Amino acid sequence: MALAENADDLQGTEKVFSFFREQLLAGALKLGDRLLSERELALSLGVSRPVLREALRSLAMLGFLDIRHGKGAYVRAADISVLTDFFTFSLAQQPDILDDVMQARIAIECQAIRLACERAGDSDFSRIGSHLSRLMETLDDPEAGGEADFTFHVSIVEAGRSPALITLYQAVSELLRRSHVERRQLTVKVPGIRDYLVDAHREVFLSIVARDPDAAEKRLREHFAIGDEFRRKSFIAAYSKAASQPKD
Amino acid sequence: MALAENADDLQGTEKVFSFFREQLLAGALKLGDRLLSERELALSLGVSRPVLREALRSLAMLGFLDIRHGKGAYVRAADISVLTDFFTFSLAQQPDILDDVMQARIAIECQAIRLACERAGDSDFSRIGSHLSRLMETLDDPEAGGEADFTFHVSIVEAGRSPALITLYQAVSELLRRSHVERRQLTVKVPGIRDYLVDAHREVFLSIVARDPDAAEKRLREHFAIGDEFRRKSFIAAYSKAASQPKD
DNA sequence: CCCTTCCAGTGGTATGACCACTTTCAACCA
DNA sequence: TGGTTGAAAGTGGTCATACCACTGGAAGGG
Repeated sequence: MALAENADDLQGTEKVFSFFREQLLAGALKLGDRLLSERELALSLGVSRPVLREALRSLAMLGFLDIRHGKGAYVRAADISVLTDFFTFSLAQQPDILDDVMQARIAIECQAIRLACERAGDSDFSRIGSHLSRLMETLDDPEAGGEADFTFHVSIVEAGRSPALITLYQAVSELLRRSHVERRQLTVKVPGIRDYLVDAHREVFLSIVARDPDAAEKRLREHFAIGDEFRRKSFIAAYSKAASQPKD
Repeated sequence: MALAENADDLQGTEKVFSFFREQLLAGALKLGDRLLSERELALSLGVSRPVLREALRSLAMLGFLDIRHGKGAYVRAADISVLTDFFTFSLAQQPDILDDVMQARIAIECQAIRLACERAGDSDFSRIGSHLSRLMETLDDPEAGGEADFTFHVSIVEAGRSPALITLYQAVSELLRRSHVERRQLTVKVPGIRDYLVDAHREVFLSIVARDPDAAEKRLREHFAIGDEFRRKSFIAAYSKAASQPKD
């Protein structure tokens, strides 16, 4: 009979996916394990080899399999680089999602900084500190400055020592890195921006060192809010200038 | 000659991917556009249909294509829902990460509840409220109670109206749903738990209605912390009882 | 005019064959 | 005896062809 051939009444591709989900959750497949050959797997799952290959390819694209020609397919720890590819594509399609991704960034950082206040060690402090120094040295260079700003925030998230938060942060980081630089280019000419940047970041840093979660989160939120404010001001300035000097 | 057949000297699958990357970034393929049929595409790209299908499947899994049986493949705006698949597989690989995922949950909810205070409308209020009522009705049933607890928190996140946060929450929620029920089963017998659950959730709800972000986040964090506390107590109780009454 | 039926086009699956790469090991030569 | 070589087996990579299942519209009948 055509139905209930193996165990699932699922058809085709979905059968393969559910098989892997089960195997992984049950622990039958561990990291580094080698899968059966495509021919054996297709036979045992009751699907054709092309169908099986479509599923394996998809899993490989998500980063869960490492398929090597002539050797076989191996279970791999999913790596985040897929997600950065994904976000890059999606940004090309709808640039307006960046604002919303910012909400995710704020969420992650605010929780991570609380954890950092509890968990960070001296090595974390010195790492964050060095990025802060770097940030102060590059105030006049939008590109290097944006990069330093970005790595400063990354080091805070890392100091939280939560794999889940770090993973999520990395997933959106490719977008954030670019936006850091763009923002710097926008706001570099706003009066008082240099002093503000130094003070804001230093206060955030000091709150972590003081191991005061409430203060740290509060400072960080203020930092984000004021950053928004500066960006609005720079837009206003740009448009005002455009009105009096229509061409560049 | 075998090489330089079309334009790229790439072979097979990679040729298909690079083709789509170019088409998408160049704007030749817009949202909602219908792709050529698999047979035509395969012919025009100089690859076989199975190979083309592997690539299309992978793109569909990443959310960039919507393939419909009998109709064709359409270019789709990739939403962030791929993250759900990603995290499902991801955590299947390392089940011990579940405690850490809780940090992600806290991060998302605390930011979402702040947004909810600004953005939520009457419909959101009534939805959250109804889930709160449901929660109060199911205090004695660990399963239904855990489910109600879960949906209450979901409705808060939805009220924040941030697609990125909602998606991330969905991604980790499949794990959390199970843990909600398990926790209820653990803590259902702890003295005072019923009153606490009602009060804590009601206060969180009222803070949202009052549109007070700081209070709402504070209550929510307390809720999480006290939940931890209750769980610890129940463990202590269970082990103490086990010492005096070794069986069951 | 509406409903039914059929058909062409599409994705979904299956089969079998062949190619390219990797590893192994046995045969061969020094 | 020891080292080198190359043949064979097993793997993923690709291809061609055929057929099935679903969709939608056109042609036919009521």
